[in-house]
Amino acid sequence: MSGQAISKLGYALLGLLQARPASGYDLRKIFSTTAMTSYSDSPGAIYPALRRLRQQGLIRGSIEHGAGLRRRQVFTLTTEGAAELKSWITRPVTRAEVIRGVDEVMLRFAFSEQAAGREASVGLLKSLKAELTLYLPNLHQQRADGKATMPTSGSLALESGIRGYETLLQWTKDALATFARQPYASRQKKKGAKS
Amino acid sequence: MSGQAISKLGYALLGLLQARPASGYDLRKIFSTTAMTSYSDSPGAIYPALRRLRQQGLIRGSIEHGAGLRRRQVFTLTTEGAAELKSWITRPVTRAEVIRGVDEVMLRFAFSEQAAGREASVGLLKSLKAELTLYLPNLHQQRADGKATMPTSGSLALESGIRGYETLLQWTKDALATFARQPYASRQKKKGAKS
DNA sequence: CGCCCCATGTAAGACGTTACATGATTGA
DNA sequence: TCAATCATGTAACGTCTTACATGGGGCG
Repeated sequence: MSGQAISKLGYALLGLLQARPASGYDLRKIFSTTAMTSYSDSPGAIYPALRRLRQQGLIRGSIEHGAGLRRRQVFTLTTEGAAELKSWITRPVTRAEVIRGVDEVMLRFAFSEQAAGREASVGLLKSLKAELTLYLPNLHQQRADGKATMPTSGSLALESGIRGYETLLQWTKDALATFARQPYASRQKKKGAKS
Repeated sequence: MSGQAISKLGYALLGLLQARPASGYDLRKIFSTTAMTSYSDSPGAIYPALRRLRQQGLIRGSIEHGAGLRRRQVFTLTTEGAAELKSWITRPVTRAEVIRGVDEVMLRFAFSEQAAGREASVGLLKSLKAELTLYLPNLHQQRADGKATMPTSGSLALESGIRGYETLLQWTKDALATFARQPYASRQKKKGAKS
């Protein structure tokens, strides 16, 4: 399958297109107006990214002429695209990901329910929880080690990071509880339809 | 003057060199072993970055031959480098910075005390606190708006972001209290150190 | 008519990643 | 002597940023 690496922006696009077909312009507006403002809404990033995804066979574009507007290309996930998205979502959370910043993990989680089903969401949460539980003692150790040598602002900065991870760990527990509370009534259908 | 933009890695290097002179290799080790592991320790990033800083006159390198080791270039901040670092640190915190992820703000804060004095640390904290206080209601609004349309995992992801910012806001308050508790002194001296 | 919004795209440049290259010194 | 570690660097490549380009449609 597409051996090429896909950028974070690429996965964000796949995830959004999985929710509903959209044009490049629509996607830009999502990035610029919703909580996903951390992703670039610049055309110089999005249009090339869409082209790459299309060349990899992960999305398909169809040109609309409706309503006399300018040509407008609406993209949809292919079955391969859906599979790639699912594989990305269900990857276990690694230490490197946690260190680099959890935003990619959160992106995966945000799409997980619709794209890979509730079990995938729960799996991701468990994986994140496990990794955080292993990583936090490490940070506490560093705080203890550096206490003598670091200036006040330096150790406070470290403290901020620790608190952030602790909050995140608590959140994973609460989120797991949320899923446990909900009976799995609204079960997403997970098997790809034939096209 | 150095009108050129400086990357986050560049500022991280300036901040570390402000604390003590170091070689490229030393800096790589700091990135790969301490809590600053979120920055790249690859030579392909660090050596070019150091060269750019040198070309901009922000650091100066001197070659050491001591102890029969291979040539080793130790870098130091110039006065211009120190000024640039200070100007970066004392910039007010913007909304864009908060959205993009607070790691650059935390980097500024971590260096603030040594590089720009305690007043700068307090200033940064106040600026961050103000920006967070303005931004959080915005996120709460988005959560309320999206409650109906978002899947469980999506709204939980947003919830995680909100909690993260709330934790950060609480941290700024605690950090300000920490500075307020400590008697004013331009230089931080640990109680063990003699003056 | 002029201006702004929709909608798509390209071009130049900067930066980071990965992989490779080089060479000296230390220790098994 | 051979491997590992110290120490510095380059080259190819991909991606993002910024800025610019294009063109139709609605509106005052």
